[in-house]
Amino acid sequence: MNLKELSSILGLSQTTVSRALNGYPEVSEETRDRVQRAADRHNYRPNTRAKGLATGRAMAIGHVIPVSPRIDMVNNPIFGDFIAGAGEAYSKAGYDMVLTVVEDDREADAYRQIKSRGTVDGVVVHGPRTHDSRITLLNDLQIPFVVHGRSSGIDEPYCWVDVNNRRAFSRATDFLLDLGHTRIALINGLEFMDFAIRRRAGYEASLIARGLPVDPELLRSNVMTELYGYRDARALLALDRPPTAFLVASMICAIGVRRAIQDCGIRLGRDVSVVTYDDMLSYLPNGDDVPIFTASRSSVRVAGRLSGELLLERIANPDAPCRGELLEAELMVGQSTGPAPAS
Amino acid sequence: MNLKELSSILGLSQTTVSRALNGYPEVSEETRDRVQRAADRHNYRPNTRAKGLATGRAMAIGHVIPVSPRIDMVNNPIFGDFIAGAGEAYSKAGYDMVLTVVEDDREADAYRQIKSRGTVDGVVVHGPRTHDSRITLLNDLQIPFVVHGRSSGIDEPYCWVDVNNRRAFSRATDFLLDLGHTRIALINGLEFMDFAIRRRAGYEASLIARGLPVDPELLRSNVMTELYGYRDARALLALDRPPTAFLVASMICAIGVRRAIQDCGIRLGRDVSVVTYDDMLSYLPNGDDVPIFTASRSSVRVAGRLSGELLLERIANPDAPCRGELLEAELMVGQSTGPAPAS
DNA sequence: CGGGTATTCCAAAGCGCTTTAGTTCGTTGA
DNA sequence: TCAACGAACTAAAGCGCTTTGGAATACCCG
Repeated sequence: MNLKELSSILGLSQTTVSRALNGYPEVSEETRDRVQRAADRHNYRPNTRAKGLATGRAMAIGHVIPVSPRIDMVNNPIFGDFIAGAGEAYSKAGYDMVLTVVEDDREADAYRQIKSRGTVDGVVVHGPRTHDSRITLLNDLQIPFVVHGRSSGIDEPYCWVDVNNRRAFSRATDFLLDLGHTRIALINGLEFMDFAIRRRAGYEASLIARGLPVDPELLRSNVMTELYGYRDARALLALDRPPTAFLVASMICAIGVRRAIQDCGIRLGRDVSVVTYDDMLSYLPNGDDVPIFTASRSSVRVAGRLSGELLLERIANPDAPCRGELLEAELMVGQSTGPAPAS
Repeated sequence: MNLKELSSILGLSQTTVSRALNGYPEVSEETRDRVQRAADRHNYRPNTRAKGLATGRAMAIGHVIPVSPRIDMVNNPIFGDFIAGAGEAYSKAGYDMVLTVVEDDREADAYRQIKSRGTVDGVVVHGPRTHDSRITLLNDLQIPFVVHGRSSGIDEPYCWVDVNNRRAFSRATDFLLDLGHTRIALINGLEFMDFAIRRRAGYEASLIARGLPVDPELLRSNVMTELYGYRDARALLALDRPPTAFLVASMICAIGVRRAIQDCGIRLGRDVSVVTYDDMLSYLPNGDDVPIFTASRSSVRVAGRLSGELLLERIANPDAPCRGELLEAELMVGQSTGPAPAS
């Protein structure tokens, strides 16, 4: 069923039918009703491609997902929840979501293609690094975009949605310091990722504010898998002066840390404390009433929704100044922390 | 840069330029070269929508992701890896991937929309249940599709890619029985999901084959989160006659089971054995050389790639008979299993 | 009653591509 | 020498929609 057929059934021109369905005023309410009912009855929906061709808008948002051995965004456990949040925003506004999985060295080319092929009206940038070249590229290409996170070292304006990682980790560090811990390890994500840099900065700032040294021995940076959480924690616990507390980059990682602690025969929350970051993944809830881990938490799904909404707003209004949205993580005290053991 | 501009630069007709770029024989090799070079130089890429309109093909594959409080596919931790695999197949063939996040009671409508709006050439169906109505619907709508999994109780033919869940769980049960376990708990996924049914069938078949009863007390069925893994295991361990072994539906779930076991003060692999199912998620590797958990494993990423390839094949050749692809999981013995303790 | 003004509708152009149905021209065979 | 043919190219229709620039009708006012 297409517009031509529908309008001939109704005995109206395509113009009128199109206008009736798109809410233009040049058509009587009576006709509009009649058209609307006929459209429903015949299950008519305008062809996306034709509509896009005619309007110049794709009604779709792109997410370019770089994959590589080095860093694999789609493998990131937060991806599903972020997409769910963004998808919510899109479907409410009648937009589709287009994913492009691409080798990470061809990511720039993917954005150029997007521009020239016109498949989407805007893109969301995932996993920004410091000095992220994608931001400059997208600004040059004039593709509307929103970054999930920020990129230190980029001066030009851009829209973003981010968690206050620095403050979250500074707060968490303060919390552990207040419990009397002085040797606090940081099991961080890869430190070319912007969020990891900010987290480390927050951690260091809190230590320095109390006149404590930043011991490089206690800093680890790795992909955030269970396995690396385990390994890093094992290595840290084997030190001559092991840490009494851990600051961990993600729940998955923290699970590895927990395993390491148990393998060492010591007890979580008593012998050693752990504060983690919790993205509130739906399949990995941090306990129900009482959190298992003490954690800074902020819903990545909400971040996805906000990113989607911000991007749609930007597309509708490309000349408005760039906006950023800073979410605050909330510190939930759970069972994985306690006072520093007397040494 | 569009076809019209490019052809006027070249002093050729749009027809010739289009044919040159699409490899048609009615154009001399010399001209083809000239056109190709000009296209490269001017960074020309045909507009997807226009091409789609003209050819009737969207060059895109759809994934409809139902979300609801009840069951949330996108929340499923395997989603990211599956998508990565499928995306690989698509990008190799020049296809885009379109995700539609939709309330699960409007899923049927989403498929109808896909059909009438013509946004994609085919779809992948996620998380099939028994007697899944989507299969009939998609066959009726004549949308090419591939199911990730199967649906018991559906007679009509359809394409699918699935793991032999029944055999995987039967093998795992046999393995535990061989170790002398007789009280084996099954912590299963939700049993309206087809894969969960098959897993249970495999488990039951192995018990019955050795003349052992299926004790309903030992059967749990829930969403596969860490939390429910924990709860179910706690409840099972608190029974008068607790199980000596657990068969668990996923790594995430098994992590909860491990926590429960540790909370009870008993030791995994000695006092109690666990065999899990491992989708080989990239952020949750099951150890490196020695697996942490004994597990039936099969890569969901590979399943994604195969699903994508099968669907593209079907689109290219819609009249070929439907094919199914059955993957076998492999049993990796890790540290979480041992002989049944003498009782 | 004529002219201006809404109101409601329509014909046709145009979006950027593919593809059908030619056209042109040089070559070949009888 | 001329018809037939193939190679290489082109003009134009068409994909399904939106939107511009009218046209037709009804309405109001002086």
